[in-house]
Amino acid sequence: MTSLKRILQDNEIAFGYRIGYLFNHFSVSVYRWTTAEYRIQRPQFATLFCAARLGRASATDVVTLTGIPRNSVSRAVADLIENGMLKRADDINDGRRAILSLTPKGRKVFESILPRFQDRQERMLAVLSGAERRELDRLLNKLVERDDDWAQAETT
Amino acid sequence: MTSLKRILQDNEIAFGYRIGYLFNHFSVSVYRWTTAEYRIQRPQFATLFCAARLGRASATDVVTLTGIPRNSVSRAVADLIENGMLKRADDINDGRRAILSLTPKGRKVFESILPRFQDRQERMLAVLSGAERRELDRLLNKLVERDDDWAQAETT
DNA sequence: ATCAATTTGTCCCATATGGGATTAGTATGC
DNA sequence: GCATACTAATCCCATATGGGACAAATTGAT
Repeated sequence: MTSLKRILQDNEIAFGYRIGYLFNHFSVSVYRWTTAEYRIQRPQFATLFCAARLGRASATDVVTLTGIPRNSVSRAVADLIENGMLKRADDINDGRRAILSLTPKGRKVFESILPRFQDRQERMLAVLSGAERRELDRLLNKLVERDDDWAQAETT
Repeated sequence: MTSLKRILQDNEIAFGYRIGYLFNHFSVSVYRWTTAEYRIQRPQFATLFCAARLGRASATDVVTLTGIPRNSVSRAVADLIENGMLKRADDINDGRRAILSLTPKGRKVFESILPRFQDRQERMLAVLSGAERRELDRLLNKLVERDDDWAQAETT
């Protein structure tokens, strides 16, 4: 099987392929667990994550920060509110926006899920040295944190 | 908005987060196009891709090489065969396995889709120098091509 | 001030997805 | 040579997904 992977080592869309591979193998097992345990999947977790890190986020923030469709985020927000993990407040400056933040329960759930992701990430990165991780971190950051419109071009 | 991303620059699951971000922004727009044009989505494209690069692949190969669930691959195979893009042959050594390969039509479709992926990848990587790309290539390859059971641990 | 264009978020609905059971074929143990 | 465990692929079905249309609020142009 390793030999099969070797065939794909060098291909026209190696980056795209590897990112898909890593993403699937990284996330599938974790989301299987979060779903079974908390009925929380990627859109929900992404929302909790953004709300936790940003303090107050809008649905659109989550969309932009993750690439998950507006649709799914909207449903995730409704779902999390219904389950008492998220609360919504009106934005005084913009009546269209809803400001989202974690409830204590939401924070608790988020904090009990996070270690699973950290653990999985740690195992994924186990084959890299410290220097390699820092370099990968730098490169991926450069791809995400950029000024051109690469990511915007795709939004519906 | 850039400032929002900056908040997420350093977080507990930065790798997992960035991979998800890049994967979504890389693939969503391309698959939207392939779906509209050819009714081909990720499982289908992954199957075409593996068959094209491997020459002859089994469904399980596709699963292992991409991390896409068995289920979805099985459906994609049936779908592609029905649409005349893939052909299946029995494995003489193992009656359970089906050996998959592209039909001329499948190859044609694959080759007309591939440039879109290349183009999208090129744009994604545009912010990196040649040396940085090579380094990223090396690091991602190291994560995918490894001897431990990181990826296996997740399979159902 | 008015109206068109844009933005935020939601809803509907056809379709995709993945867990779990199932079938069929193969390998292993005794 | 037969039972038991495993593996490849498929099927069923409840649920998730995302496109497109939409309502409500805001912005911008004249």
